[in-house]
Amino acid sequence: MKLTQFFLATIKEAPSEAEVVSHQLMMRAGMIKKLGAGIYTWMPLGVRVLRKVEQIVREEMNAAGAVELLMPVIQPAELWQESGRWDKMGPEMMRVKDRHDRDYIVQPTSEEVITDIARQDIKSWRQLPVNFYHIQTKFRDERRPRFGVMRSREFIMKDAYTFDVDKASLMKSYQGMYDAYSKIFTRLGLEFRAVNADTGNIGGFASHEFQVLAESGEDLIAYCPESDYAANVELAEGVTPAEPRAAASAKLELIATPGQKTCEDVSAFLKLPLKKQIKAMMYMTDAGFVLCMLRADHMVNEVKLGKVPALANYRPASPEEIEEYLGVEPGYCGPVPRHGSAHPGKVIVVADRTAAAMADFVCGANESGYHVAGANWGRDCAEPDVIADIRSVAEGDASPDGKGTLKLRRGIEVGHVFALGQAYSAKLGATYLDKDQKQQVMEMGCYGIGVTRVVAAAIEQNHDAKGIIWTVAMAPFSIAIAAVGYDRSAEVKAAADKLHDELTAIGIDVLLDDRGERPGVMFADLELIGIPHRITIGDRGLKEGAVEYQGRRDAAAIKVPVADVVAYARAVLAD
RNA sequence: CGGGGCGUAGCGCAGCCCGGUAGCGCGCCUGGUUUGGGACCAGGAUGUCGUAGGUUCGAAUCCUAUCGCCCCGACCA
Repeated sequence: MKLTQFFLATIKEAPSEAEVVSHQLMMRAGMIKKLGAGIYTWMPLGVRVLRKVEQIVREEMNAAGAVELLMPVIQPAELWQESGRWDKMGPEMMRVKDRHDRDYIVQPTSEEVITDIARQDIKSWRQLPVNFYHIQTKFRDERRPRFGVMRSREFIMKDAYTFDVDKASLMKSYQGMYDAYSKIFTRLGLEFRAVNADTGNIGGFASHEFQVLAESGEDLIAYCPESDYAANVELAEGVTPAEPRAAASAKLELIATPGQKTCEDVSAFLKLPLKKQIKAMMYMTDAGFVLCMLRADHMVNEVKLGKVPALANYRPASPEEIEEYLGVEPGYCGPVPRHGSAHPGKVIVVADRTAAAMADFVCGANESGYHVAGANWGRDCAEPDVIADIRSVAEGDASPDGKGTLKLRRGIEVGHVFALGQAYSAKLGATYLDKDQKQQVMEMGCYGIGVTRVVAAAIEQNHDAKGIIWTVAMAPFSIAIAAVGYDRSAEVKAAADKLHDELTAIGIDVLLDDRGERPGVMFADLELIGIPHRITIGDRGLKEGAVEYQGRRDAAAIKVPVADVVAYARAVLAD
């Protein structure tokens, strides 16, 4: 491809609305163009990258035994009413009407349609298992689209759906997709982790997210460098401390802490580490007023709270309710009873596993302006009513698999595999006849890759001050030729054209910068758009029969004899 | 949806307080000089000042409404 025949529109300054590097660089490189909030046009350069990603996804899906089909973007409401998601989905699902005033949706995903296909066309156990996938436009009316194509409303997703005879077979299909995803992200050259994920309210029984590690990620994942343990922080287990609770050694004392409301205040005021303190979080739940106790440096995990029976349907308690149940204002609350309560004995104490194992701790005294020190469970207050894992794990915590300590990294979720079970197949009646001629409900799995998001995630992970750095697998062009003086030197033009034709002939995606621009302009553009390899041809080098090669990450160029350059290019691309 | 902010040339911004009929940088066009790390000189084009009302002799500027966009918050590829 010659640059003058292509369409390249780079800009020096990124639009001010672009917050994250991937968005800024995609805009600057002219890969995407915004049409509306969370809606983008993929410009020619961007489409080339998108197609490379799609191709790798397609190859690996096919290799894993999945078959491609293509389901409509616009789907009739009836199917979604049948599955119950017409009501469940809420405003995130885009609804439209046709000329007959009939309801349709713009697909956010395709479980309904694929299950409808399965129930129509699959009748026998002999047809199972089967794995369908498509690469199709999705629309989710996000409450807050942001970060360019990282969280856009319209995006492209590869979604696959498996149908199996039973759970054991489903788990094989699931594992097959898990392995395929690992291959895909490895081929794309991404640093990623497959992490255990929350199965949420759909009620599936296995789920992993594929997270690309990047500082700008919206997810937090915990992993263990000494083992293969990795989980989303919303799920990662905070284990019970190995050391049992120490015996009480200190005397309970009341300490005046006027105006010291936060744990940090108290910690500084008493010159005591946060780890010696317990903090209180108050909630109203179906069971009544709940006082949650955590070590002061730990963070409550709201996903975990929701799973504790005593905290069913919890909401933060109001200051009035706290006053009513504990007889004190927020900031001085604790498990040690002191002042009168309008509901004596009606406070349910839920302690985190770590907090429950502490002795001689500091906490609120349930009296305004006072804390207590040397407090102990069972001596100064009752043992907790419930001990549960209610905090988010922190860096340095013991790994739940007992093989070391956890580290935390931010991640961008680019893929998700989910063993669904019969949630959709039962609702829509996707059944088959087994060997004993009995009707059975199919077991389903669903598997997604955010194709457009993968592009942004790759940039988040691979860029420098000059711009994007693509791997050859994703690059819009594998190699660029910067022809210095293309417009005025017949020798340069001839050499550059010849190299361009030769590389093209052996199937290499080459971009020849034939604009006749000054070298600085060419280099800056080619670096910004991230072409992994560059060959510079100029009069200066040609005089000694050489061109220059420079990798996108290399600090300097090296000379290559003109005669060897095709072989050289082939060699660097093979690495 | 709740809270904050912004809409002026393709992009980045100034002008608004204190009304007087729109400007800067980049980019773009023409000509010339340049040509190995985003060149220089000269000339030039481009604006419903988000939209609609209102106040006023006069509105980018003040008032009202409306639309759009961005940022911070209860979950998705």
